[in-house]
Amino acid sequence: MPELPEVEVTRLGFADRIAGAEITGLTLGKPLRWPLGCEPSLLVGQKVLQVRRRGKYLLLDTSEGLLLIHLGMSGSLGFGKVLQAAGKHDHFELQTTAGSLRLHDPRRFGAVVYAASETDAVAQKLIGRLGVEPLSDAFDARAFHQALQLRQTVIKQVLLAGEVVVGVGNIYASEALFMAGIRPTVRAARLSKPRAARLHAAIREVLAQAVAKGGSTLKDFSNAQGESGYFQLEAMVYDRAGLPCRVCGAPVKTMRQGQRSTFFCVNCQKP
DNA sequence: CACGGATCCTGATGGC
DNA sequence: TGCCATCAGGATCCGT
Repeated sequence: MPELPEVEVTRLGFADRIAGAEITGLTLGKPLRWPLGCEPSLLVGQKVLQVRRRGKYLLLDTSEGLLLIHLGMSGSLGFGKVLQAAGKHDHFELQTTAGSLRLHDPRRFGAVVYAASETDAVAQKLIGRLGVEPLSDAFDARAFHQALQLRQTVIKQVLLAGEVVVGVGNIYASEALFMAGIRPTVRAARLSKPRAARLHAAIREVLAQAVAKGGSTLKDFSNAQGESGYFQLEAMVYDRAGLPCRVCGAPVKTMRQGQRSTFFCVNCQKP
C-alpha cells in the first residue's frame, strides 16, 4: 500500500499531535517483520519529540532513541483516542498522553524497530543505504543521470530498489515512467541525459502531486484520521491493463518485472 | 559485487 | 462455509 506519498500523508496526519506527548504504554500483537529490539517498558516515560520520514520509513524521535516504523505492503497507522479494542490485525500500539498510535497490518510485512540512535547499527541496517529523497533539493537531475549510468538493470527495477532515489514504489514507478515517456524495460545506464532529466522531473511531479492529493487509495490506504486519498482517480497506466491510454488511446500493456506488475503504453513510452 | 528470484503473510477475486 | 490459483502499494536474503 504505502509508497512515499502515503507515508508522508500519514506522517502529516499525526506528527504535530503526538509531538511532546509522553509514552505511557506499548502493546504488541503478532510478530511483524522484525522484533522491536528492546523491552517495551524501555519506551514508557520517554517523550515523543518529533516524527520524520526517510524514504518509506517513519522515524519517531523519542527522548532516548527512536522508533523506525515501516508499513510494508498492507500497513496503515491510526492515531487518536482508543475507541475500539485492538483487532486481529492491529499488531503495535503506542499509548501516549496525546493519544494512541496503532499499526494495522494484515500481511505483517511492516515493522517497528527501536534504536538508541540513528547512527546505531540497528538503525543503519534499515536506513543506512537509502538513496536520495526525491522531494528534497538534494535530488539533482545531473547526479541522478550519473547514478543511472552505473546501473546495468532496467530502469523500473532501479527505481524500485531505492538505492538511487527512495520512495518510488510499484504504482508511482509505472506512473513516473509514463509521464517521462520511458519504457520500463530500458536499461538505466542507456538513458540519455535529457531522458534522465525528464524522469527526474516526472518522479518529483508524480510524488508531489500524490502527497498534495492525500495519497493513493488503490487498495486500502487511509491517513491517520481514517480518510481516504483519491490519487487512484488519476492513475494514467497503473492497474489499467487493456484500457485505453489516457493520452493516445492505445491499450495499456502489462508485464511482470521482478515479480511485480508493470503497466505502460507502447506508443507514449519509447524504448 | 551486482543481479534475479524466492520469500515472508493474509485477504480479495475470479475461474472452474 | 466450495476449492484452487493468482495477485496485492515492500524489501531482504540467498544463490549464481
